Amino acid sequence: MERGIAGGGIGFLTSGGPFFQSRDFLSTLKLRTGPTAAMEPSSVEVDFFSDEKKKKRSRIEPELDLKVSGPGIKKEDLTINLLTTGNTGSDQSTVDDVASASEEDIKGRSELAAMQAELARMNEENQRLKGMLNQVTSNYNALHMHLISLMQQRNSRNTPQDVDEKMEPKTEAQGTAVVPRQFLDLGRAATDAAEEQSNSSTEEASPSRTVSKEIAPFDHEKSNPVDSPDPSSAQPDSGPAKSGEQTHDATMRKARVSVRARSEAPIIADGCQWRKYGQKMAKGNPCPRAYYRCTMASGCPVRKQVQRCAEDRTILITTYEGTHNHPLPPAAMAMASTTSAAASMLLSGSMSSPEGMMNTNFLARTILPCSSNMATISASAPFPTVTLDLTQNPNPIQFQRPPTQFQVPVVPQAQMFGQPVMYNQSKFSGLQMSSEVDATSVQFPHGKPLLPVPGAAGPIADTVSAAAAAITADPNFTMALAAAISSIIGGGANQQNRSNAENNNHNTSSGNRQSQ
DNA sequence: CGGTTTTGACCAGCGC
DNA sequence: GCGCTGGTCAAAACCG
Repeated sequence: MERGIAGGGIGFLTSGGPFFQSRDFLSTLKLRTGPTAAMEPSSVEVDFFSDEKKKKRSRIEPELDLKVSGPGIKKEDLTINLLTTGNTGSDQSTVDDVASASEEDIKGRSELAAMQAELARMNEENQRLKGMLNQVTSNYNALHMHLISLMQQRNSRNTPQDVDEKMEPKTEAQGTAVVPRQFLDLGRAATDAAEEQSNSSTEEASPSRTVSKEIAPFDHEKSNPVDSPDPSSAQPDSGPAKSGEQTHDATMRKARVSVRARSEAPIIADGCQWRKYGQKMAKGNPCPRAYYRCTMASGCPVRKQVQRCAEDRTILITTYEGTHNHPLPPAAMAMASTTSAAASMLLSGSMSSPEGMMNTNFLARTILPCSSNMATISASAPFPTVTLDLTQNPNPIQFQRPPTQFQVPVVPQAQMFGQPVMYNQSKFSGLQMSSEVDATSVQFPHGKPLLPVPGAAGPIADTVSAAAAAITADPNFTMALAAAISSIIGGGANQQNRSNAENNNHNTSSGNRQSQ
């Protein structure tokens, strides 16, 4: 995991299967959990930055613990032992030697027994953790299968008799799938969106959209009239009643993720290629707003707006919208996952009501109760927006917000993992101390360099380094990690489904919008 | 020459 | 209906 932390974040959110990642993580957890450490997360020491360190620990630590704190074994014993064995020049009788040797042997055996006991205990602990992981895995799989079966069920439910036949089980399934979804789909919105979109290409009229759209806000925009100049291609067979509902939903769920960061550069480099397609003077801001669209693939629906803050022009506000429909480089995937995760958190609750917003608020606080106030969710129309404020310290004084917004702590690791690049001069405010750090290596509080980052040269490395530093600069990092697990659980499917989406979006998106 | 940026025009939504 | 604003388009200019 030298990629580690960079990796830690990027990998969690964007690459690999979720359970592979989480197993990795949990095994790390176990390895770093001392024999006396309780299992509560707050006391678990986590180091997923370095495999090397982890391996060392796994090899050495139990030994140390056994010798020092193992039952029946004391340091004095060891000392006596050493002195005894070292007394080879003594002129004691052979009987004494034999007695000494047997005493040593006894002690050695007791030590061995203690070590074995400790080993057994750790194995037991390991098994327990495996069990927990398996349970989580199976729960997730069950829910995922529920969701898929629900979607398939609804896809095939075009005839009324099907509705009657399946209504009851469907409702039952919803009860199990929809409710927990709020806690599981963190980071999966884009995934499910992609999945949904691929399905929707053949089942636009399916009522399932009302359900799946709750989890899949982003990619629907691609097929929405908003982004598609040709509504007929976007909504080929939508009925009148449905179109009204969809328009409402599209408006309510056109989520955006806004990133505030200090940067002297005109834009933040997030690993993607962007093409500027417009610039406007926005009301109330002397600085123009620039419009960019992703050009890494033709037909990619992702856009971003870049504007300097009117109050503080060193602050660059970048607003992302949409989900990429093509493979991304790691740094770009980081941002994509970040925005997806943030947006999915934003949208994981029902966004059509204040209660929904409060649910989101609750969710955020539940996941990360002690996170810093770096994110806000704007309930103001027209689009729900998550604002990730990277201009503040980890525990900042609350940034001033319009009264229409209320503060919600959101998964900071997601922000940080994905946060790119303050190009050159820029940096995270919480990390400004890291500006003098070598771009390819960031020193963490425990003094361990956690990079180099793949492709470390250049702004991406800066980004990841800064992000990584930001992560560890947060005293609540461990708690953030807990939130990361949530992302992991959904993130792998994200990856998997994203690739599905890539295949499907090449069909849908390219038709939706004629790239200029 | 192909891709990107610039910039004025155009369009849609919204409030009055 | 009108004006304002945000967002997009597209031709021209620019750049490597």
